[in-house]
Parts: sequence; structure tokens; C-alpha cells
Amino acid sequence: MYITTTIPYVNARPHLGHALELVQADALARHHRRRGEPVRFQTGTDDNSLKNVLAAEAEGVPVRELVDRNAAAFEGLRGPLDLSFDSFIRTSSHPGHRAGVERIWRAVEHDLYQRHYEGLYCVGCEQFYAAGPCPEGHQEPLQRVSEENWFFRLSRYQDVLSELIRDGGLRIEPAARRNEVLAFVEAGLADISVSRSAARARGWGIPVPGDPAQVVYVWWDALANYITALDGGDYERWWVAEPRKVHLMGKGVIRFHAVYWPAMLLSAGLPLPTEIFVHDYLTVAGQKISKSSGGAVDPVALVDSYGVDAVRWWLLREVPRVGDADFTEERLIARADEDLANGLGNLVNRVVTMVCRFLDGHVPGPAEDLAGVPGAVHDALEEYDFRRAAAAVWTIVEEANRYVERTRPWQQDRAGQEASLGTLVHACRTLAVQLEPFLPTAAARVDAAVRGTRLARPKPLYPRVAG
RNA sequence: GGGGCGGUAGCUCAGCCGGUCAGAGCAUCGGACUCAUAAUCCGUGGGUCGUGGGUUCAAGUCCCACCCGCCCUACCA
Repeated sequence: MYITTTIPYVNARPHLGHALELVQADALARHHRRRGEPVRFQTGTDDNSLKNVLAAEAEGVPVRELVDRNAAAFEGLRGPLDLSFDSFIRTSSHPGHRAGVERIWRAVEHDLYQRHYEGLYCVGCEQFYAAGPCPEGHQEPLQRVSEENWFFRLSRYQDVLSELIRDGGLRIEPAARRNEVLAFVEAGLADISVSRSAARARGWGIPVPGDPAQVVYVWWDALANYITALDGGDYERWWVAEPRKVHLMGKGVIRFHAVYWPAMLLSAGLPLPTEIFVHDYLTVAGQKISKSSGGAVDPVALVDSYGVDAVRWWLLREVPRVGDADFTEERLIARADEDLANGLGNLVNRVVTMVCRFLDGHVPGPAEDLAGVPGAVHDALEEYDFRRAAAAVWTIVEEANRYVERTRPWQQDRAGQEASLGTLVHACRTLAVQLEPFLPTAAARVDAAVRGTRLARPKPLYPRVAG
């Protein structure tokens, strides 16, 4: 499975919304790897946005400096968030990217033509709108832009796209998003402008082949990353031979991924992605996350305060598949204390302690099994329902705690203790395995506590945060 | 303006094709237990399932209208 996240433009540091998409993609990637499937998980940054140029100007630093600094912050999420991406592409520096964009441009040249265009442009969205204000809430007023641009005959692909989405060749989840895209496509597709004047872009970006006065529309440039990041044989392996190619993204950019991008590929005669999963947005204490106006929450700061498991767990266990989710530190803490400290941590602690006290640390063999959980997790993830999948994993914690109360090892004879503790240790080991895609650090801690045939006295896995 | 989604216990939410669907978790309260991180387990309370109609033997569950929130799309005089 080839899994990608969108590549954010780097006019600012990453916020919790970026972390959501990365952690979802990571859980998916880890889950499929664990099943023994070949996986390539890719993310990166969109360095070529005009927005980056403007941010640099506002800060009074060279564009290259600002872009490098912020891109490093995005790539630096890997450690703090336990991300397992296989490649990180930066559109301004990846060796094959520029050549790839040019190659695609030439491949679709039969669908390109020049036209004068005039419209209202939102720099924040890198998109034209019929009227203001910008629906994404970017502050700056829309610019009236008038220039001679290259246009792509999107209109030609309306029927093919519609059919592709209808017959599932391009699966869009959740279904509401699929219907939304269909409605848009079937309402009629107009040709789109795919270049910008180089002057207006301050010379930043990739020049149009054969027309240095224009740069390639940044979205065209950015979308291409999904294949330009695949060097050499990787392209054949992951874009041609791979049966499942999944793009994860926020609801604001569906159109680019579900309409423009497939149309580009169709025009170029290249294979298409097979699945698109759209997540909604995070709000913070009821406020929209905005990089400029302070609603942003730094995921690394959260990890520093509460640990990676608390942050990942909130993102995966609390965010619904459909609908915006509201983040507050209180909710994160409540989840961490209730689930990680009281649930998981305490379970492992009590089980290992009993093994030490009653059985001198010797681990008995497993008695019962927890069938059903892996299947439930897999089914939920096939629908990109991370919350349901996380809940399915957690049934092990709940069942195990109930099992302790039911069998009361402290009241049993040696044989009874071996039977019930054997089951419990086995449950903890299963838990470690099932938890790995969601909370790799937690999984490692659990595994360390219950591995081997002789267990040591445990230390609490998670202290309570709130006390 | 058109279209879509959501509005279910104090909070976060499950409830697919109509008939144990009035639920779970958290919070509250009561009880149990002592292996464990004042943790765990069991139970109680609490809701006119947005509003008003309609279809049906039977409707959160279908239909219509309206109110509120969000999303997509378009902006006719």
C-alpha cells in the first residue's frame, strides 16, 4: 500500500491539524506493515507556494531560509510523534521533483492552451474564487489578478472522472465526500488555469517548460509530488504495480485530489490513485485553527508536556471519522489519565505484580485467547475509522481488567493463579501487538514489561497527569 | 439560491435496511474488592431521541415543513 499525506506549505510551523493527518497515516502504515503487506508511507512539504514567499517577506528573511527552517520543523515531527514515514519530499529540493513536474507538463501539453484570465485570487489557498471572502478564512483580501495563463482542458475529463468515482475505481471516503465530488464533477467542469506569472510569484516556483515568464501552478506542482518522490524503480513499484494507492487529506483540498489530480494523470496517460480519505478539521477550544491568529497548538510542545502516547491517543481515539473535533488540553489529559494511566498502565502493572508476587515472576503459558480483536481493528481501518479501531484495541484492556476481578488470582491456589495469570500475561502481549500501530511507544513499554519467561517487578507505565 | 451532513442523558458520542433502540463512555451517587498508579469491578439516577405535521398495527429509525450548526456549490433580477 502506498500511503501519502498532503504536503503542507511551510509558511509557518506545524500545528496539531498537521499532526492529525500524519498520525492517521502513520497508524495506517504501521497496521499494514504489521500484516506483512509492503508499505510505502510518504509525506513532505510544499516549498513552492507563493504563500511562503509572502511569509518570508513579512518576516524580512530570505525565502530559502524561511522555507528551510519550517520544512525542518515538519520533518522534525518524526521523532516526537513516532512517525514511520519512508520518505519525506521537499518540492524545492527533491532531486527528481522539478524534472518530474516538467515531464508531466509535457505529457499533458495536448490538453494545454493559453488564455487571458482575470479573477479573484486567494494567496492563502492558492486558488481563484468567484467572490470573496476566502472560504477558508484567510485574512488578506482577495487579489484581482489579470494575466495570460496556461489552461488545462479539465472539461474533457468530466465523464471519465464521474464514471471512475461511481464505479469505485477511485474510492473516496467518507461517502458524503464522494457524493460531494460527484456533484461537483457532474455539475460540469470548466477548464482551469495551471500557470501563474513568474513576476507575481516573485520568481519562486518551477518555470513552465518553454515559457519562462510563467511558473507552474503550485497545486499542479504539489500534486505531482506523489509520483515525483518515487525515484528510479520506486515509481514502477509504487505507482504502477501497487494495487492500493491512498491519499490522505483535509476536507479543504478534496477537489485538487479527487478531480484535478486524476484528470492530470489521465491526460498524461499515467496510473491513478485508488483511494482518497478525507478527514475533517480540528478546532481548539471551539476556535478554528489558524496559523496566523494564534489558534495553533504546537504538537511538539504537547508531546513535551504529556508524552507522545497521550497526543497520539487523543488524535486517534477521540477524533471522529466525520465531523470536526474540538481539542482542549483538558480532554487530552482526561483521555491520558483514564485510558493510559488507569486503564493500560494499571492493568500491566497489576498483572506483572501478581506474577511476581504469586508465581515468583515465572510466566505461565497462555490459557485463553482474544480472538476477534485483530479483525475488528482491521475492519475499522479499512473504513478509515481510526476512532473505532482504537476502541476495538481497547476492548482488550477492558476485558482483561474484568477478567482480573472475575478470577481473583489473589484468592486462588497455585494452579488457579497460573491459569488466570497465564491468560492475563497473554492478553498484555496481545495488547502490545495490537497497540503498535496506534501507540508504538506504549506498545514497546508493554512488551518490555511482559516479555520473557521471568518478569521483573514493574514500574508504573504512565503516571497520572491530573493527579 | 441549490445540494449534502449533523442536531440522542450534564459532557463526548453508538444506534445499518422501521418493531427489547431508548444505549455506551466520562461525570454524579451507592456498593464490592485489595493484585494494582486513591486504581479496578458492579449497580443507581438522569433524556418529550432539534420543532411541528404525516405515513404505519408500530418511527431517533421513512416522508414533508421549519429552526440551529457545519460542509459543498452557485451567485438569477
